[in-house]
Amino acid sequence: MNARNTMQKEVIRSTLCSLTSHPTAPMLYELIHSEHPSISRSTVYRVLGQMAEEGTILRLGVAGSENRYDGTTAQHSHIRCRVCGRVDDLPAVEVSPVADDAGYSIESCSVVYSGVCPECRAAQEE
Amino acid sequence: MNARNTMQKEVIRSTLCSLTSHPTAPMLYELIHSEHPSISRSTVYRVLGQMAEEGTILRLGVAGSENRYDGTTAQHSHIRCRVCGRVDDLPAVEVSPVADDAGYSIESCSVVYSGVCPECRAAQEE
DNA sequence: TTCTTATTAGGACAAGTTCCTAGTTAGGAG
DNA sequence: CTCCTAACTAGGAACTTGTCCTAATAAGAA
Repeated sequence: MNARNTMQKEVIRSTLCSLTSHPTAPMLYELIHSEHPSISRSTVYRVLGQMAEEGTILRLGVAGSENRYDGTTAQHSHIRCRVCGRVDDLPAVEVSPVADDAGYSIESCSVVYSGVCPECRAAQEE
Repeated sequence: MNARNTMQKEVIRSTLCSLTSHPTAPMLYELIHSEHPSISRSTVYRVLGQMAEEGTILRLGVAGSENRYDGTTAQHSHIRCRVCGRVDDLPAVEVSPVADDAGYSIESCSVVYSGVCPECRAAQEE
């Protein structure tokens, strides 16, 4: 049950890491598929899922019905534009410990801000 | 362009507010539809979207391909079970101010924890 | 090289959500 | 109270996102 190194995995990993945006799976698939037409949709989804599972990349549940992926796993927070949906990085913030864990075993914590990005703000003010 | 008060909006709003869970749109639709068979799916989705837009209710982008809604807009955080997907409330936590806002105008901030709920933990340990 | 088995392509399928249209109705004007 | 109009709705089609299945392929150990 040893993982194998395949061309597909390498393409998916390097494509994601080359982006500073936080693409959704369909975005990433479009990009990859346009350069490597032979790579299938199911492979992109499966590999993204695997990498998120093993912690190589980050899967962001930010908002809407979209999964976004992040190639950098270092601790940081995110901000999502309420208007255009784009997601940017923000530096890590400190979160005070929770008083009550409701019986859960807490494994991770994500902080997502919501606001309006510079471009959408400029577009609104004219 | 004035909003109108309709029976449908009232049913949707009160049904959501009567729940302490954080239903997804399909869950809410099922519940509403079972009691008011004439209310259509598109109305539920449209009204939920409108209310989230105007801030009457909260739309949680937690993870997975699911939108969950929260009838209480008071400040609090959420925790989502990695295994079963259920979402519970946690008390509000303090978040240190961001050093850099990336040019955004920040409007809100949500803190979502991930972990395993008591039930799923018990199920795992047998 | 050979063999085992993880992986893949491709498409079917499923779930969640949005869009479209004809018909309905809230609520202000008369 | 009645009329009128634009906001709203029901119903379903269409679309998007994500998962599952199967036969074919290929990584990597022997």
